[in-house]
Amino acid sequence: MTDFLSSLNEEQCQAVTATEGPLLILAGAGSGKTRVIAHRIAYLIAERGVAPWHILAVTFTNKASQEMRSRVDQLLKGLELNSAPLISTFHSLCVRILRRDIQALNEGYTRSFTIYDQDDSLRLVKNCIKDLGLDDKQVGPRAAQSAISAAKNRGQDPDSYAARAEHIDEKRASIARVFILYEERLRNNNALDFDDLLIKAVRLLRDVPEVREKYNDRFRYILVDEYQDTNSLQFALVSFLTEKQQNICVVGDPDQSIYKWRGADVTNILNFEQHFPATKVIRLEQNYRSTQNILDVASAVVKHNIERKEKSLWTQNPPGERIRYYQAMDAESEARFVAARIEEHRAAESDLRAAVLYRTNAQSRVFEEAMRRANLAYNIVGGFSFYERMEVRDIIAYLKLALNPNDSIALQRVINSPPRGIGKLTLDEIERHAKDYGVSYWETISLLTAGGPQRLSQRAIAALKNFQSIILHLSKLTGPPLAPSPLVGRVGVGLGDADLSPIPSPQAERGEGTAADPSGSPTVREGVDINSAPDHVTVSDSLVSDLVKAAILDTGYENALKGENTDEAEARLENLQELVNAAVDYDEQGAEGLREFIDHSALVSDTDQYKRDAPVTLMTAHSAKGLEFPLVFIVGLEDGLFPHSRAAADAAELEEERRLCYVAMTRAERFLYVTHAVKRRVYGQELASEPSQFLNEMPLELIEDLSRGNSWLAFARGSSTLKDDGELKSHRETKARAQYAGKTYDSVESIADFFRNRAANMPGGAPNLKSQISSSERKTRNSKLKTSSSQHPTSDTQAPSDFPPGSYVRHAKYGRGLVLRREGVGDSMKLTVSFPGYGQKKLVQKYAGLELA
DNA sequence: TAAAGAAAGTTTTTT
DNA sequence: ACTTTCTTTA
Repeated sequence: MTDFLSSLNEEQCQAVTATEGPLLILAGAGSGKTRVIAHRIAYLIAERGVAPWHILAVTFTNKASQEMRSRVDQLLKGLELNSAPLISTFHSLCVRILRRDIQALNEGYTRSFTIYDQDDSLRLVKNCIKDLGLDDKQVGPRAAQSAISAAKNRGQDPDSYAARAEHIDEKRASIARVFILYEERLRNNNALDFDDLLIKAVRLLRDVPEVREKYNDRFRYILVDEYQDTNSLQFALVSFLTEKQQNICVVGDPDQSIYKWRGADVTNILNFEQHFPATKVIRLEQNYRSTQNILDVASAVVKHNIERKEKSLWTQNPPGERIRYYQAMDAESEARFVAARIEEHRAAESDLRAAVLYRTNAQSRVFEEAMRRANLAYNIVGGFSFYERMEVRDIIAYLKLALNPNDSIALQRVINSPPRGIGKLTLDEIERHAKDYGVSYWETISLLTAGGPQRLSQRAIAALKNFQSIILHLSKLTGPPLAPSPLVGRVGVGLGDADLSPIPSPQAERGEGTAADPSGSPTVREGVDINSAPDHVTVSDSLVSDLVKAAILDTGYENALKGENTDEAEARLENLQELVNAAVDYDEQGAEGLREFIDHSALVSDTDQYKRDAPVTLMTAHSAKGLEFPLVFIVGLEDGLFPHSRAAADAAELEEERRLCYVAMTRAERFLYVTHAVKRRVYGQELASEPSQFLNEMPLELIEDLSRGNSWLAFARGSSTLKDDGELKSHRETKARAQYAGKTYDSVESIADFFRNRAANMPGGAPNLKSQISSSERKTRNSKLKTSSSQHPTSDTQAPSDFPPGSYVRHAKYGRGLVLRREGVGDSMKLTVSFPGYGQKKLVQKYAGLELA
């Protein structure tokens, strides 16, 4: 009955059937990795008789776990099962574990902890900076937050960070102080940030043998997707979970490691065999996704990485079309080109799915507009997610408050939204008292309204009482009793029997809804553990949707919006309606309760809500990992954008950018377009931009040029065939071109042309690597550019010691380069020069020893 | 206190 | 360019 294996190739088969012991699957792009994991899970259940709930599959994104879940359901269709495998992200797995067992950690946390997402955590950091009396210009909340997060991920606690920080500089010492206060407040608020979810779960497994034992017994087969992107905490988590059984299967591709900046450690996959001695290694090297040409171009690019294990990815697919290239005038015309092309493709094949991949979210806007204008239904991934909308977060904050009024972060968020007469003065007064008494804002408010010593107006008192009654009303609905003060909570409750009950899988929790699921997913009838709610973790009888409605109506939120009578308010109301809909869906799935709904809203990211069959999907290259599309556009392939300028300084980071480019290209099944613009607006300023070095690393013969007029590509082709033009010498040899790490020659030429047409020198402006074009000069450039690319300057002779932008200079080490901009005067005059092969350099003219060339 | 106007920071990628 | 945050004014 099961021909799970018949559709798999030899290696895939091995990967599915090698069920016992550690297994490392090195799976190249498009080699059927997800299929293998799904089949493996199904095989374990159907062929090896493993109880589904002994299986754990971990992914990074909810999107990936949804995908996995639906594939597994598909394979197991028709089987009568009484549990389901747990397919979860790292973060929600940790939430699950912690919601059950965090009290065993004895750190004062209770099972009703709240999760602070990025935004909450940033607020808290801001508060800490303010309360420490630090100058937030010097410390910078964002920088502090990311420093703290990085430290936490390195496994440092505030003390060890502080110990190190004391001796470095004042700024770090300040951050250390913020860190200490931040951690203290998290604890006092019974709150965990994203990092804590992993940290506490790891600590729990490490320090409490009974808990570790329990989960080892529960999860007998563990699978980890995208293993190349795990960080040290995730590695620790997996190691502890599989300590006993060692049935650990990880899947990954070092070439697709793109999250080093977030602490991912590619040595986790490279050294897997050392960590798990009996490891079996299987390589999946046949690509089923892309055409030969696409694969060739992508491979050619990633081959430029030095730090890389060579591997052979091959395909039996036909060569397909060449990949297509377009040089646009600016971002708008780039977007217009993409939209027009998508229309053409879809005219020929109406159900062709397209993806537009960019490096930064900021680029999405123009594409969004172009799609709208072209009447193409598009789907945007990233940017502001639904749950990040102000009004949605406000309502969630009300609900959080209802569950735990001591959550001061949530309280601050909504105490005066909608406006109810609680202004800055009143808030300051609350803050002052809260600090004096060392209690939460909520408790402070109770003291103040009960007539404690204060200097608030009657009006303010009345406003506070009003707010109080709103929250009390809401918490009555969400279910009694109010949360105990975190620190007085039931610390040290042992592991009761309830804790040993299995963790319900997502399906089990959504429940019995699955039984009625028309898609026929496996029937799940696992005791949704009733006895797991000694706390008020999941107490309420009310429907989540009713609670959400109450939070919108009874707080006056809806009325305030209705009163505004603006389009914006209208849109917000619609979003709130969406939130109610989401809650209704949730209720229908038989979900567990408000707490989980709120957790979900914190952990779900926008990346997860992409609709698989949208005609056009707009997203970052990062978000595209794991997806595939027949038609793919990689846009903004410009130096400083992709690769991003922040990565340019560091060779390792540049290689990560290149892998990112590889990931983006290998999303394409049949058609791949690469585009760049000659100029684009950044921070509201027009900047000239040069083609990405990654374009230069693609085999030119596999590229078709669709640009109008003279493009960089036309020039690059020309330059590789021209024989004896001295100016082009360095570009004659293909090899030299292939290893070319810096600017492209001809675009520099075109910029030279532009500069030569300038009357005056650039005034020193923002320190940007790119050259600046003022709007008055833009027209000159536009009209010039058409003719400029193929011309060869013989640069105007200048006074020997003067190097105006547009002139060529020779440098002892870097050779010949083009002066892009000049700033400063006299001895401090600095030049930004573009050297082929070395990129852009900033030189102090006096010391650089330049000569005109 | 709230609304309107001015200044400053923002954009790398995300659970 | 755009959004957030601070400052001014009614």
